[in-house]
Amino acid sequence: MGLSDRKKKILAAVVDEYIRTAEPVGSKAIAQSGSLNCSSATIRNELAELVNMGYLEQPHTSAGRVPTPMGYRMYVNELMEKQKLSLEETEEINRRLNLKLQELDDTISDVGRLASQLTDYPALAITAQMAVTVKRFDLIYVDANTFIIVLTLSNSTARSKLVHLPISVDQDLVQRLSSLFNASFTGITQEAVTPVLIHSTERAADDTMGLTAVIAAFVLETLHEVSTPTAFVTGENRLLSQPEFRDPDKAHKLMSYLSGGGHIFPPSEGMAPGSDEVRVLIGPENVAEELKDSSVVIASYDAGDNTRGLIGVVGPTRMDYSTVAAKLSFLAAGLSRRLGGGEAPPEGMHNKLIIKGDTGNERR
Amino acid sequence: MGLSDRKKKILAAVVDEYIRTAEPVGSKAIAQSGSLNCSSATIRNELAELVNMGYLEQPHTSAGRVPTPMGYRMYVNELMEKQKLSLEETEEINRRLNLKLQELDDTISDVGRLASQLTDYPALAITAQMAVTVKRFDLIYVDANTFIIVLTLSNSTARSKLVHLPISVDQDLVQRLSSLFNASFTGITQEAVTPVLIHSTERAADDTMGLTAVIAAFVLETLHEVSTPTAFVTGENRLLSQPEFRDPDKAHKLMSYLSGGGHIFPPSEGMAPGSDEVRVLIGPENVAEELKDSSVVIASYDAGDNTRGLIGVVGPTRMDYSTVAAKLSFLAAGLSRRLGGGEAPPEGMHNKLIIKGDTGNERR
DNA sequence: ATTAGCACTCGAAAGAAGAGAGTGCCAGCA
DNA sequence: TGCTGGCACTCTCTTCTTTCGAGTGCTAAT
Repeated sequence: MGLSDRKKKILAAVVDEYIRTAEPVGSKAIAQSGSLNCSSATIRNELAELVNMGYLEQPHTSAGRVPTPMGYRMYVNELMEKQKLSLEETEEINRRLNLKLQELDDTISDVGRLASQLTDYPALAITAQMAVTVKRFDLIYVDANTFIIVLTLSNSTARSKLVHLPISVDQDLVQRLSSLFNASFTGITQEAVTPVLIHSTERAADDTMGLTAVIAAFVLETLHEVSTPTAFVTGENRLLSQPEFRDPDKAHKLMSYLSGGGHIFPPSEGMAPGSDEVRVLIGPENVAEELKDSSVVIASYDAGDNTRGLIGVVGPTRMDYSTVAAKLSFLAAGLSRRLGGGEAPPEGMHNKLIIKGDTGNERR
Repeated sequence: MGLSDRKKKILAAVVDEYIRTAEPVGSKAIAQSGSLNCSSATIRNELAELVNMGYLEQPHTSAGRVPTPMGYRMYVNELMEKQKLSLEETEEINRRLNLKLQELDDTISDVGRLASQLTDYPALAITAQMAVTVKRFDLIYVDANTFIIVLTLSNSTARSKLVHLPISVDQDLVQRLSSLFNASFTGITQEAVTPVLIHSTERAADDTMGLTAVIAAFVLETLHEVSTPTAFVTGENRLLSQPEFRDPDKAHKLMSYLSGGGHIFPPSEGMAPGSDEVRVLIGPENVAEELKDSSVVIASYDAGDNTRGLIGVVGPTRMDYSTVAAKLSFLAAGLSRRLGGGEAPPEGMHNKLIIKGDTGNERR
């Protein structure tokens, strides 16, 4: 059942005002805020109905109205006017985007930082990796007790590990293992690294010292680590400037949840490919208990290498959805433009780079 | 002028108790807390004198006493008993240290996280790099509009950058530049990259397209970035569990200062080489305005590659100095043992690794 | 249907009173 | 001289009460 036009206007006014002031808004305030040509009494009646319908609620009998999650949902879906960013804002974002991307090719946590600064809410950035495989395998013999495993991954990064052994191994074995792993562990996903495969490799290499197991463990560990999307949270402290988090306990709870890199996003029901989609999760719509009275706004972008990145912002349900959505959307679009595209440049670059030997040059 | 033995005992008792409870401590509490065989009246007299001498202060006339920064200083320097960690605690630290260091060779931010978890205070981790130079120089030609700069640095990491040009360059020029840079830009520090040097290289390479400048800029930028110690802050949210930060504004101020990776440590008057030294900065002893009523405990460790790392913890002046110092000291020692030493293994590893081509495998 | 008016409700802010913790000081005792 | 018990005093913190006012719901009039 639809809302009357006037109810919509009133609801929008309540949400707008509440977002602005964080105080329950009364009938008088709405009546005066123009755009409605009727008295506060009329508005009171409408408000009462909106409360009945579940879009608003009253903290107590003689207070103004506050939007319910359902009210916010209606606001986000139909009511709010899509905010246009000012020229200055878009320029600012582009400028910083260029800056960031120049110095650190693809470091997702910096994208988060940027989002947080732009919106003044805590932000999270995660890259939802596709299934990653090992593309190339190197074992570097250092000395009798030391060798290095280098994995070049399908997502155009490399991982390495120094292995220190209590016993001596000869260079031959290392060489053998290197070829064998290169032959049978490349191109396969985490799940395909089975005990059977490991065991057969071990026998083929004539490895009596358990090196195979060590290497395989590293492969598994790495694949797991890389395919598990990890979230970077930045700007948690910005929560503290929100009135709803003046209670340190509340703030603390949410902040430590965030710091834990909590599983904020809904069981990644893959965001639509179009990078301008912005998703809003309001209060109880969040799965995590800790987020039940916060809201999350997420945008998705094409991060190249067949990877989509997610970038989001967390705040109180009384969040400035319209501005935040606009900013995130613009940011995501900018990122897609710069990082993604699947054309030659980034792809080619990384390949070359790997072939030549070097990759990731940042620290975590 | 020294403090009488009894005064010392009393001061220690006040600090201990205040650290424990965060409440001003009264004469009665001290009298009862054993170890002093005198009445509260006597203690009151002593307390009054300690206030006069500047070691203690009273929030108001009829409240207990609270240590001043000077009082804490005395406590830290002479009074506090060096805490011994329990076997469990040391084992816990070692266990996690092993765990961490296994997966991520030398990632300093994780060390910070560990410190924060152990102490339950926000922690910072920085590596104070020695002067870094470029050890080796590669230019990789990708296509006419694209090449990659790869710098292998003296601190055993590599940095790379993809350069996209609006104009076409031929492979020869890239090759020429590669050799030239390799010849004249290696082994020199940031300061030695002068305009003169850049200009002469440009002429030598017969570069009319400004590539030299681009590359040189990247060298400078990278050297700068690497030699500038950057701080990683973790666990800011733990501040919120401290009673002194129940005021959101206070908390917010400090937290955003910390998040800014603030220049927390004193103008690195290089910590003593011995890795068990732990330095304590109490309240106003800190240079940063924002830290004037917080304390910082820092330990230094040998991070290998001629690098010393600093690891520190921030908290209210009412900080559990003794436990924190013990934990940090133990942690730093453990890190030194594992990372440092200057012996073959780690050093050798990194060299080999670079020669073979790969390095840093983490993201920031 | 809309509006003006009015009595009513309920939270927040302001004020008042009481309790309690801790002090300073004095007088007596070793 | 140094320590102790005692006592009056101070000052904050808590609790209770009161007041104030914003905002409501309802009713009667337009």
